[in-house]
Amino acid sequence: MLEEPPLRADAARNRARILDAAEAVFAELGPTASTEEVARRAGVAIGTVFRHFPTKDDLLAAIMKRLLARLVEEAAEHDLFAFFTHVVAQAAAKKTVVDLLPVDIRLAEAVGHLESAVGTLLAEAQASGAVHTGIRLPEVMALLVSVCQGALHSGWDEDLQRRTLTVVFAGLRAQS
Amino acid sequence: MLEEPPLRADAARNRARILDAAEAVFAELGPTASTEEVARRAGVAIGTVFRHFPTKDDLLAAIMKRLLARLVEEAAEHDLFAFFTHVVAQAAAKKTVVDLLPVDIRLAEAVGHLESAVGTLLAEAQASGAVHTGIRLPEVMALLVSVCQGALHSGWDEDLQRRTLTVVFAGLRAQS
Amino acid sequence: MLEEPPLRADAARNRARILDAAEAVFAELGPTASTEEVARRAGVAIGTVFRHFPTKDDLLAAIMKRLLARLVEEAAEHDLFAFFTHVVAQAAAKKTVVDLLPVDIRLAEAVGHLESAVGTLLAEAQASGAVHTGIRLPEVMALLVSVCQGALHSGWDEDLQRRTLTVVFAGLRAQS
Amino acid sequence: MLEEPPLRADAARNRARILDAAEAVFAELGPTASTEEVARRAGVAIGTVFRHFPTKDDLLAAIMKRLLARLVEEAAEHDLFAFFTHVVAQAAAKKTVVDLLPVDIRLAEAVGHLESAVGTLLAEAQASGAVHTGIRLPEVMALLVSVCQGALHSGWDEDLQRRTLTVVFAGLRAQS
DNA sequence: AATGAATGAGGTTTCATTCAT
DNA sequence: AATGAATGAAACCTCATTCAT
Repeated sequence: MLEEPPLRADAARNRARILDAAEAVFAELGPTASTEEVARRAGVAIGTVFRHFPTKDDLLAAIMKRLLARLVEEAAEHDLFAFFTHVVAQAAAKKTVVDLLPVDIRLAEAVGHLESAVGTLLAEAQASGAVHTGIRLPEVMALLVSVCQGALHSGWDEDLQRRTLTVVFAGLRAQS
Repeated sequence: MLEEPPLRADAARNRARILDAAEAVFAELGPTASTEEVARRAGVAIGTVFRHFPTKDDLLAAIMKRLLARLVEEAAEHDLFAFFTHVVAQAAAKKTVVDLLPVDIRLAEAVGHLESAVGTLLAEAQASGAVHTGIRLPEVMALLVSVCQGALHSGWDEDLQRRTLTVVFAGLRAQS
Repeated sequence: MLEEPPLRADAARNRARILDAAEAVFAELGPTASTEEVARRAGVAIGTVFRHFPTKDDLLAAIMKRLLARLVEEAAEHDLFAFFTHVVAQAAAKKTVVDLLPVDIRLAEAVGHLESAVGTLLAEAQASGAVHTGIRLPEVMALLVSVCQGALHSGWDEDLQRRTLTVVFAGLRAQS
Repeated sequence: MLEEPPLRADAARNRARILDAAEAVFAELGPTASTEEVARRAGVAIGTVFRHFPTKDDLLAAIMKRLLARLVEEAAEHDLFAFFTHVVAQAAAKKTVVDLLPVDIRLAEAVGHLESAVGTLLAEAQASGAVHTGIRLPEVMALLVSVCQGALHSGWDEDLQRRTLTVVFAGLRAQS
C-alpha cells in the first residue's frame, strides 16, 4: 500500500486529461484503439502517456479503476435495482470493457469495493423483501457483469434493455 | 444464394482442420490471436489459411457460423431452459465470442436460424406454462447473449453458473 | 535453334488462349497483374499456365514476341512514317511494355527482326528523299521506343499523339 | 495548402537520408524494390520510413517531387535544347520513373511547375527563332517524357542519346 | 496434359514501447 | 516532465511457383 509522491500540478492535470481522452477513445473505438490516438485526443505527446501509464494495460486498468470508483460513489444514492440499471446504462455508453475478472491484480481492490457496495444494497433489498433471501452476492455480481457485457456487445435499444432487466429483477424477487 | 462448387476431398479436409485449429486458438488466446498461429496449429502453411478464408474476419465469421449451426441442430433435443444452459456452457468452453450483433452480414442468416430455434422453444415453454406469456423473444435472446458473455469474461465456476441461471429462469417464469 | 516437338491440338489451343488472355490482362492492369487473373480470363487452371510458360517472365516474353512478330508482318504494308504511327498506336492500346532492351535473351531474335524491317523502310524512305540520308537505324529505333513509352505512360489523346509524331517526322526529314 | 510544422533537426536529417536512399535503390532496382531495402540503405528502421512516408506510394511521390523541383531550379540556367538534354541525362542516370501523368494528385503541382519552366524556355526559343512558332507546349512535354522513358528503358549509350536528341531538335526547329 | 490446392518467402503496414532532445 | 522521432517485432496478406490428384 505505497503512497505515491504527489504529482506536480501540471502532471496531475495531464494525467486527468489522458484518462478522459482514453475513456472517450476506447468508448468509441474499442480497446484496440491505438495509444497514439489517445495522446492526440488528450493533446499531449505519446511519451507523456507512457510516462503516466507505463503500458497500455496500465492505462486500461486506470480507466476501469476510475470508472469503478465512480460507480461505488453513486451506489449510496440508489436501491439495488436502480443501481443495477444505472450500471448497465453506463456500460452501454462507455464501451469500456467491464471485465470484472480480477485476473488483473490492479483492479482487485476496486472490484472489491464495488462488490461491497452491491452487497450492502443487496442486504437492504432483502431486508425490505424486494429480493428473495436465498439470493447471494456472487450471482448478483455475475448477473450485473453479464447484462453489462450483453448491452455492450449487442447494441440494445432502451426498450429492450428495460425488458431484459425486468426479467432479471423478477428473478431476483422470486422464490427460486 | 450462390452454390459454391464442391471442394476437393483434400481441400475439404484442410478447411475443417483450419476451422478446428482456429476455434481452439481463438478460444485460448482470444480473437486477437494471430492467423499464423492458427496455421501452425492446423499444420498447414499460412497461404492455405488465406486461400480458404481471404480475411481474418472471414475466418472468425466462419467459426461463428459453424458454431451457431451446431447449436441450432442441438436445439431440438432440449427444452428452453436446458438449451439455455447448454449454450452458456458451450460459450464458456469455446471462448469464441458469441457476438450476436449481426453487424456482420455474413452471420445474419446463421443468427436468424438460432433466433428461430429459440423462438420455437420459447413458444413451447409458454404453451406448457413454464415461461410467462408476457415474455418475448428479443429479451430471451438478450439474456442468452448476456449470460454467455458474462460466463466468457468472468470465468465462473459451475456452481455460480447454475445459480445465475436459476435467477434468470425464475425471472422468465414469473409474473413480471 | 531447337525445334520443339509439335503440341497436341488441345495444348496448342490452350497456349493461344493463354496468350490472348495475358495480352488483355496485362493491357488492362499492367505487367504486375497476377498470373491467376490470366488463368481465370483464359478459362484454364493456373497449373496450365505454368506448364506452358514456366515463369511469369516467360509469359511476358512470349506476348512480346508475338506482338513483335505481328508488327514485322505488318511492316511491308506501310512506309516508314505510317509504320511508326501504327506501332505507337499499338503500344498505347496494348499497354504491354515495349521494352526493346534485348537484355532479355528470349527477345533478341524478335527484336532483331523488327529492326531489320524498320531498316528496310528507312532505306526506302531515304531513297525517296523522305528521310535525310544522315539518319541511321539506331536513332530511328530509339525514337520509336521512346514515343511508344511516352504514349504508354502519359495517356495522350489522339491529337497530341499526332502533333508529337509530326515533330519527330520533321526531324527525320530535316537536314540535321 | 497546409503548412506542415517544421521538423526537428534529427527528423529532417533522417527524412533526407531516406529520400537519398530511396532514390538510389529505386534507380538500381526499379520501383518494385522493397521498402525494407530502402530502410536498410538509409540506416534506419523500417518504422522510420513509414513515419515519414505512410505509404510506399507516398515515398515514390516524394522522390519524384524532389526530383522535379530540382529540375525546375536548374531550368533557368539553360536554353530549351540544353535543358532537354539535361533532363534526359538525369532520367537515364536516376532510373526514377518520370511519369508525368498527373494521375497522382500529389505531383500535380510539381509537374505544373516543370511545365511552366519549360513553357518559358519554349517561348524564348521561339522568340530567338530556334524553334518553329507552330510548336506548342504539350508536344514539347510529350517529347521530353518520351525520350526520358526511352533512355530509361533502353540503356542507350551517350552517342545514341545525342543522335536521338539531334533528330528531335531538328524537328522542333523545322517548318512542320 | 490439365487441375487447383498448397506452399512459403516476402511485401506493406501498424503500434506498443524506448530514448535522445 | 514533456516531447515526438525512432525502433522493430509482428500482423495481415499476395502471389509466383510446386505438386498431388
